Amino acid sequence: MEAKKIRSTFIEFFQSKQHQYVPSSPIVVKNDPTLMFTNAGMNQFKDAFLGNEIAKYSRVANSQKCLRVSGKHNDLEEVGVDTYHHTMFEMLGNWSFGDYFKKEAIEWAWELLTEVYQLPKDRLYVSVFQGDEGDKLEKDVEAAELWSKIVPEDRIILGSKKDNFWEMGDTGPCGPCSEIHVDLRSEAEIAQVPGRDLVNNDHPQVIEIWNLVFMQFNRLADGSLKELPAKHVDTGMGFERLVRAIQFKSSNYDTDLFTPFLDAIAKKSGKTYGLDEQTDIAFRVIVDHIRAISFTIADGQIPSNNKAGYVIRRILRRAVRYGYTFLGLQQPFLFELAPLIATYFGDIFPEVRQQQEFIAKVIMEEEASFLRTLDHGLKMLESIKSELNSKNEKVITGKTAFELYDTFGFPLDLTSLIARENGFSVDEKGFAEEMEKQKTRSRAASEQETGDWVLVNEDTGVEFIGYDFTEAYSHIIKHRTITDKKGDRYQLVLDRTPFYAESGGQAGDTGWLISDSEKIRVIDTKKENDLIVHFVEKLPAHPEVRFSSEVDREKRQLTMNNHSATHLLQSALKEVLGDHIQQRGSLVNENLLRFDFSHFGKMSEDEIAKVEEIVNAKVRENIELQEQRNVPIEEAKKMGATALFGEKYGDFVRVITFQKDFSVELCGGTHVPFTSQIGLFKITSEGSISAGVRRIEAITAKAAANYLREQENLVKEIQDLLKNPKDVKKAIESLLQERNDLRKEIETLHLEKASGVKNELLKQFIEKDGINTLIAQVELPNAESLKKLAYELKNEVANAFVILAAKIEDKPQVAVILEDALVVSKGLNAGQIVRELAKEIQGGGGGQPFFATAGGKDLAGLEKVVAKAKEMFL
RNA sequence: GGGGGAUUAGCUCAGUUGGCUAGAGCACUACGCUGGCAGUGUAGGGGUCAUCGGUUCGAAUCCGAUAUUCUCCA
Repeated sequence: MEAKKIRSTFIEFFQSKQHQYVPSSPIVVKNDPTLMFTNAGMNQFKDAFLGNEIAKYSRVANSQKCLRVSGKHNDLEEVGVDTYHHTMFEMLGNWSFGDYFKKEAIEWAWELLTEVYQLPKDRLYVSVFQGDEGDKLEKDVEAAELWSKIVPEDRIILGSKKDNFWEMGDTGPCGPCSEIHVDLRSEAEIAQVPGRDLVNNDHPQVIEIWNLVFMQFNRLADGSLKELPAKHVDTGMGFERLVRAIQFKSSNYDTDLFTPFLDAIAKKSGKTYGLDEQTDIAFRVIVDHIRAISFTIADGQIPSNNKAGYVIRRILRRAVRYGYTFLGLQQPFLFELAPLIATYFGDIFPEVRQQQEFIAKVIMEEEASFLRTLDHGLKMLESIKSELNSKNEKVITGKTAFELYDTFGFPLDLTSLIARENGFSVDEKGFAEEMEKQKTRSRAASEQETGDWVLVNEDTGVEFIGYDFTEAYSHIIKHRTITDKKGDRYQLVLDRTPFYAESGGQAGDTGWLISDSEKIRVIDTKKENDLIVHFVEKLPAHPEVRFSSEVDREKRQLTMNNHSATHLLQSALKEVLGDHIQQRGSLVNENLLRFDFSHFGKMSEDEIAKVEEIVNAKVRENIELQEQRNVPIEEAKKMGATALFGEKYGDFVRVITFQKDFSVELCGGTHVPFTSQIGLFKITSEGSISAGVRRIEAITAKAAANYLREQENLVKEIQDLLKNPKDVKKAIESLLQERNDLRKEIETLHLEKASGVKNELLKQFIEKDGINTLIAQVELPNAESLKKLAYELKNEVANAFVILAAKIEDKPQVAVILEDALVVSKGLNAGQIVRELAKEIQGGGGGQPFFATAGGKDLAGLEKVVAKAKEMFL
């Protein structure tokens, strides 16, 4: 059975059991400070399990894109070494929210695996929670009994809390789980060691494929367990492993999920997969990583130098590194795999097909940039090698290797490899020590302590009323304190709030919380999952009373102008540049708007002007805002509403329309009632932020008017300075031309003057012992001309020895120059001489043996310098 | 958020402990030669050494701040 068919069969199977199919949520997580990437199928249902939200469907099934780059086996550096762990993988899952429980979950799982997929029953093992004394938990008898009806006893294994009890976090929903393992070894191997001995033993051929979690408890803060009123089922099956089991391969990479990619790499590199362990690892690393990279870019995460973007960059670079070192791929090659991703995953995950070209472009640029980094590092390594050679040393210190890695991004494994090839070694222990130091430093800097929420009023849920009101009466539900190096910060949650929390690029509201006795400043408002968190300057002394919450209206108003303008801008860009324009990011606050979008190439001045004009025309048209809340997502899409890749939308969305054939967007932000309120729209900059992504910054309303006035004033001031010429540009051009001409003229004059001085000086040379000596006092405009004069005298007179005492801008300076040959033959040293003479002007100096200069403080000393020099050398 | 680098000609970069008239290669201009594969010879133009401040007789070079950018860690 083909992988595609296996996936669709899973979904159809659960649909036949009344499950609702929901699409995968984005692989990149937003609005959750604790998580960067989706790492399990249940992520998008977290709120349902926590009870923050009522599940829309009681039965759900899907295939979720996941990314794991840390953990026991999924440590990035481990992926590819074995044949069954991945960075990006798909998790098939079925869920019950307070609906069916263990019986159905177990029976359906067994039915699907053995009857639909036809996996041999004698290759499957199941595990059941054995109980835990510490938690006073009994064995999961219910699950054990259900299994024993369909599976022989000797294939049921009891597991400890570590393997068979699942918890979401330190607190929250949890429960026992049952895992299904499959034995994929050959008959001969099975005859030697029974499969049940290898379950949960890290055997590469005896692997877990499905985990059924039965959530029946809630873990409280004190560590105790409480039975949940509504019980849930959460299952997760690794798709790649399932495909491998059904296709009966010894490696995930031998399934049709990966073979097309392996073939493409083989063709590109001329190497064959399956011949050599080292190149095989490189093959696996590349075909694994290209998936992770493509999917995250499709969901809007571009490689960058911090956070999630940095993770992607590291994954991409690891793939490039393996290709570079073991497959001889020294030109960008990963990007050529993007079309294959589109072919093989475009049906289930349309975003990778729609953005195929963009993904390839981003990858290619990133590859090219890393190859440049490598090149740079190779050069540095070259010079390190020659330095070691000159000192006759054979070890590259940990510090040096770490510097290469830390500062220049040159990977340790490459340093080691090249070192070995050249008969050097690397002190890897020293490297690890340096790395540890770096980690400790970072940790210390980012240490923060998040206090527990303190409940002050009954938790009745949070109501956001900011679309309709900017002030309200509110009660504080809970508050907490966050402590880090910079001190304490305070957060609180209100039962009803007009404060808009930062999201969709729109900055969070600021304002005040006012009670009879207190007035508290709200500095910022942010979302944490679906919770609206207010950041306040201090905690109220009486948090339980009623507060009047007031949003800073002017700031909100200015922000709204910019947000609505952003919508108009997006539509205008599409009109001018084409339909390929996709939002890649946006920032809207009271000062400006910033809009990042996919577009290849710089916008011309004309295009920018056109876009500005369209937006301003729409502003003048005074279009009325059409705001629709709770529109079913399908209907919104039919309306042609613009949605974002990588954004998680619920089933009901808010649609913001400014003229239904111009701008229709899914948006949670606040907007102006009529576009004329925006006043004026002005683009202030257009530039690139990464491959294929452009950024526009713009301002509106008063800020735009001020900006234009400033520009106008500037031109006026320039005109004034130039005495109001007809054509300012021409006036400046001729001014610049004139300046350049004058500059050259001055230079020539200086030269002429200097040559006059020079001619005079040439007459004053005195010959003694075959040396032509000149000792003189001169006056020159700058140090440069003194140097020049000295060199010229030396060049024009054979065996010259020149000492010049110069007055330069009212400061004394001495220059000594002599024919190179005299340094050796007569033992003369300009540096020494100039130092000796400089004593007379209270200064010091130095230089090379044949030319040296000195400066000082005592102008009157110049005559003494001349006298002293004559005494010494004549 | 923290650490470490970088910023020198249009581009890619040298520039050893402060003093080598700030250099190379490519690109550019002019002239000459030339039947290709980066054609070649000669001459030439082009630099506020990121910005601001400090130390010094003297700073591309040392110190501090700012900006931009790369990189590693969290």
